[in-house]
Amino acid sequence: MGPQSTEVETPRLAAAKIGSDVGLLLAKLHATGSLLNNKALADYGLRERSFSVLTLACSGLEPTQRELADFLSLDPSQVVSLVDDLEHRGLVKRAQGKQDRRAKIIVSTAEGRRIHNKARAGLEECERTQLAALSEEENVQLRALLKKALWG
Amino acid sequence: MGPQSTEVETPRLAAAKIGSDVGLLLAKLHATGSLLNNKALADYGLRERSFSVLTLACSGLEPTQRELADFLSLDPSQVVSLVDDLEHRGLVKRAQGKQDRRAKIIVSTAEGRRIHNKARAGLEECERTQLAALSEEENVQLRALLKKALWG
DNA sequence: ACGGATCATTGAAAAAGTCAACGATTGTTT
DNA sequence: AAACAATCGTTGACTTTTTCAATGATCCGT
Repeated sequence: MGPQSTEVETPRLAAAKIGSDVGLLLAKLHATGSLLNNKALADYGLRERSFSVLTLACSGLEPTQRELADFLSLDPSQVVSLVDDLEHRGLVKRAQGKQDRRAKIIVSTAEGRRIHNKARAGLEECERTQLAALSEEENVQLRALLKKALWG
Repeated sequence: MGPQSTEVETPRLAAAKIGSDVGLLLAKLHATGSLLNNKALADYGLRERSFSVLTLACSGLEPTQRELADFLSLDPSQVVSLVDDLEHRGLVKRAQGKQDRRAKIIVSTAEGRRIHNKARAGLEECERTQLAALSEEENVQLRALLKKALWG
């Protein structure tokens, strides 16, 4: 790692036409964002994905693992690993599906909710700094546009 | 990734508070977008990343591999592989850096520009359908917000 | 000219992603 | 009701991607 990398780079390549390619913009923002988010969540033993699973588990929606896989764009086997980890640490537990006994619904424990609250605060602070270049209104706009792009 | 369905799902989980988490929105849009983009680029033997490299090579900016790595958020060794592939196929070539002989600048060949033009058209069409839920104005807004978030 | 830093490159190790198969259960067809 | 195909979570194998340290060549500051 470089000694001090607090410098803000304004790469000359951003000028290229590709600087307007949505796919690249998403990839880049996602890449740098993930790095910072994972760093912020490391204090709580979480990463972006385990945090997402924990959040859904705390939501009261009682998601099944299949729903988690679909919603998070993950392979079902990846959800198994994530839930395994969270369960071993006592943050969530698997409960039998209600109308489908094959499915398992993921619910949070009290400890899970405790950790989640702390982690969420840290993550929000982190995202605020990531989007510091945007005004509050633009911040809201961005969220709205991303949501609309995803599910109309 | 998820199964092969291109169906539009409106998951009930989207209602959760996490549906407003910027990190997740970016991850999700990036995931589904990459899938479609790579599919669209496959006709030309390209993927998102090799297309990005090719685009920069065609830009006239004469980027070094280090600049490509920084701009694309990749490890330098990954750039080596990408350029190797494009070079073997005669789409780009490595030229000696002008003021720095350690660096190699990546420039496109005529064939590279030919392929790139075709691929770009296909990709733009693909991205248009991805963001079909957005109006033309919103589309422009989204690009602007992403760019501002990235480099002010 | 010397020493430390940076560039592209290599190769190895670790992590993540993909995929097919399985038992258990569900829904559907006959 | 019995047979059948489909779905859920899980496992394990396999491939791809990412990460990282080391290297020779070159640059920069002193």
